[in-house]
Amino acid sequence: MVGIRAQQKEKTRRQLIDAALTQLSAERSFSSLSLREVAKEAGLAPTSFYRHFTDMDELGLTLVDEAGLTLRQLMRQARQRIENGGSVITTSVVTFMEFIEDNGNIFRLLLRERSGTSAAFRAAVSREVRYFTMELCDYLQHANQLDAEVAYLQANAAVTIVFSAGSDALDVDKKERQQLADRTVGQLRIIAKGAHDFSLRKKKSAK
Amino acid sequence: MVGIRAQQKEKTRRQLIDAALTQLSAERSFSSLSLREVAKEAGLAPTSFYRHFTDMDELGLTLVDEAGLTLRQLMRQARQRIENGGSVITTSVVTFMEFIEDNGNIFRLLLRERSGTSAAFRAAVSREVRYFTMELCDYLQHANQLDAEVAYLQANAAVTIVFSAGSDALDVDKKERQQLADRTVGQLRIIAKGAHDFSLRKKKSAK
DNA sequence: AATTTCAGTGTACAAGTGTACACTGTTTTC
DNA sequence: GAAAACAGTGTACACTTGTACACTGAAATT
Repeated sequence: MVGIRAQQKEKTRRQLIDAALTQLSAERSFSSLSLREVAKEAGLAPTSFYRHFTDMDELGLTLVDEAGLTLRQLMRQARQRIENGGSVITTSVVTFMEFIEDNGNIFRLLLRERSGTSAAFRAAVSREVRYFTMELCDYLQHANQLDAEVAYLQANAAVTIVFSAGSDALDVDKKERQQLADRTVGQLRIIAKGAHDFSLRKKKSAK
Repeated sequence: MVGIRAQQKEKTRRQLIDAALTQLSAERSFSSLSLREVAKEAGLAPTSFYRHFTDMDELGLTLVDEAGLTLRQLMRQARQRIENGGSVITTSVVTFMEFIEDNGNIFRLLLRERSGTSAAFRAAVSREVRYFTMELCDYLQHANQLDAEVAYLQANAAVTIVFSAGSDALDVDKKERQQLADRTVGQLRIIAKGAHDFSLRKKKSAK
């Protein structure tokens, strides 16, 4: 049983998180948000903020976790679509581009904090990206029978390329975004082809 | 003939630029710098700042230009080293990693403003990166006789991979940086191999 | 030599920041 | 049912911010 008090507290905590997410945009980074602004948007007195987070950094790390969660949902969705048929590469890119469109501000948060001024933030983001990469690495290794090292190189490169394309996609219109998606698919194919060759060569020379 | 006055003005302008660069670090982004801080570091009264830049944004764009310049020096250096013998890929990666070590803060500036809150900044950075990519694209097309489209895909992917590795390199020690460099070389080879195959296939099917 | 230009100064102010502190009223605990 | 815990409030304070404005003195122009 959760007390009515704990329930209410969780609700206001949620309001703070949502308030921060609402205020994020192309023109507004998390680091430019003030405690007072967030509290105001959440309909709280500034000092109430402290009942939930010790400072803005703690809120920020919570947001990064939230973003990681969204990223995992994305993966699940992509996997499901692939199972229902269709090219792995194209389906993945299309799904990712949809994610960018629907969750632009969450993605922006990850991009920005990845190279931000807080070591803790950078570590948190890089943890999420690493998780993403490892999932892909496993998949490549089993589905394509790749050498473990080559699979990692490919997974890491693919994630980098896709994230970078996502970053570019944030700033362009729908038509250009399509071109971007096509370009990304082409690049992933090149990488897949190269990785396949390298893997074969490695296995041969091992004999 | 430049008057003694114009000379002095240029000198203080330079002081402002250097003051900003000095204050940039892993913990301090350009957007977190205040006009007053920069002026103070340059040994000026806050209001004197306005004699040189209308606001901090203008200073920032100047810094991005400066960073672009440094990037071009980097390219020139890499080309020179390649001419003097050695693998193209390895030499390029090693040169880039040296650049990161010597110009960490300038590189951080580019990384951060690439996904920053100012559209003008993002445009400026993406212009510099595009220039970098185009140079590489030309080189690949001529040196490796690649199909134009494939060469672009490769150049773009390579730059993305190298920049991303540079970003990671900022946060790790020398030993890990070496691993990072090795990984990057491996990825660039995979991409080169894949691009080569795709280019051949395309030329064949064109006949 | 007289006049104008202008880089740099110092003061002043309104706006916004984080947070310490004392408080209120409801929920929880005993 | 009395006492304690605690989410949320309102006031207050010391700082920092950008920039408007009136100024000074040396360089440039006439």
